[in-house]
Amino acid sequence: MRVVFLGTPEFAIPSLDALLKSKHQVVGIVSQPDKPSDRGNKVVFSAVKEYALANGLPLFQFPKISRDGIIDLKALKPDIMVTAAYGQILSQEVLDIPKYGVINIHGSILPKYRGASPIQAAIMNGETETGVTIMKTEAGLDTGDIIKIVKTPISENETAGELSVKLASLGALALLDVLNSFENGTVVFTEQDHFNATVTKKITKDECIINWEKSSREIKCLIHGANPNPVARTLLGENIVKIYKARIFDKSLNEECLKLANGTILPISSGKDGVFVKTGDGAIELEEMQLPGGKILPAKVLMNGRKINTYDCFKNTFNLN
RNA sequence: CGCGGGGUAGAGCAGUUGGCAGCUCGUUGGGCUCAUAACCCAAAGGUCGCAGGUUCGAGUCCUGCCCCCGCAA
Repeated sequence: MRVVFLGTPEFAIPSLDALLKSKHQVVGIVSQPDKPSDRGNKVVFSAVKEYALANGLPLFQFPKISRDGIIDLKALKPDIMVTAAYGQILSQEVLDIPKYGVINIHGSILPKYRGASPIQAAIMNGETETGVTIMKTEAGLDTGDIIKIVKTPISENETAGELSVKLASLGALALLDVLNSFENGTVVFTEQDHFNATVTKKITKDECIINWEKSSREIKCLIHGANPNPVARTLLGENIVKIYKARIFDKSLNEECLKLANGTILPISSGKDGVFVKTGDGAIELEEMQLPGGKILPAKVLMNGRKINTYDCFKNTFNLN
């Protein structure tokens, strides 16, 4: 089939890669326009653009696809278009261009977690299972009929970044399956259970501020769901500290520790790289963290330079400028 | 030319008005023995990011370059 692929970040790469290695013909790739980003406002190409350039593939970057892309897309005469975290809403006019319509790869088991941050939200909410859904792209937000779902467990200390990689490759396999079923005419569409749908908005930094009054489990899920973006954070003195990885401390605390305020770094050591912090229902071991201007480091290492010390106390709330 | 922090021992950091390069951790060797971050003693380990300049003398002051990081987008 003649396939047009629309995608932007890393999540889209396995699918694109799988398509190129399949019998299908990728006749065009569409990615978001270049935007000034990063330090010094340098222009950074999207992962998909990098991939397309590296492989000499035809690339389009429409400022607004529904306005600027119609002519080009029609000229490609696609049988089907595939979106994977593309980043723009497709108008009905665009959706009608390919013979078989447009399908989307979504990082959740729909109808749960429609919207922008399904993978992060699943981890933050403490889900033990998630998956990828291949579905028909409609004008509504992730409301289209389901074609295929592949499920996978979420392990105890998995981060959103790690899970995203896993889902991306599962999605790639599922995508090939689905394309084949389109060709064979065996494709089946199942309407979503709209009543039980949930929607996730883009995760904001404010939502990633750790509240140390909460349970260790809630905090752990927040930390891992927010990794690598936007990253859970807390305040120590004047410094915003980012927390990347953590583990629930499953033993009970001694009397001295119980008296300390939540958010306090406890006088406990496991012999590992973590530092222990009191939470609403026990303690959590912070494994990787980062201070402003610094690298991501094992938490305990920061004690060497006395950036953090035992009995320091993280604050629950603050203003992010 | 978006704003800002930083590069010093394997790691994390300190280094005041320019005057012998330090701390914590780790490593190695020795001692002690049950102390919930074990403790004591000793040793090894540095081209202070690179290049130039000022100076009797530069980690420190000046100029240029490289690299890392935070914010904002």
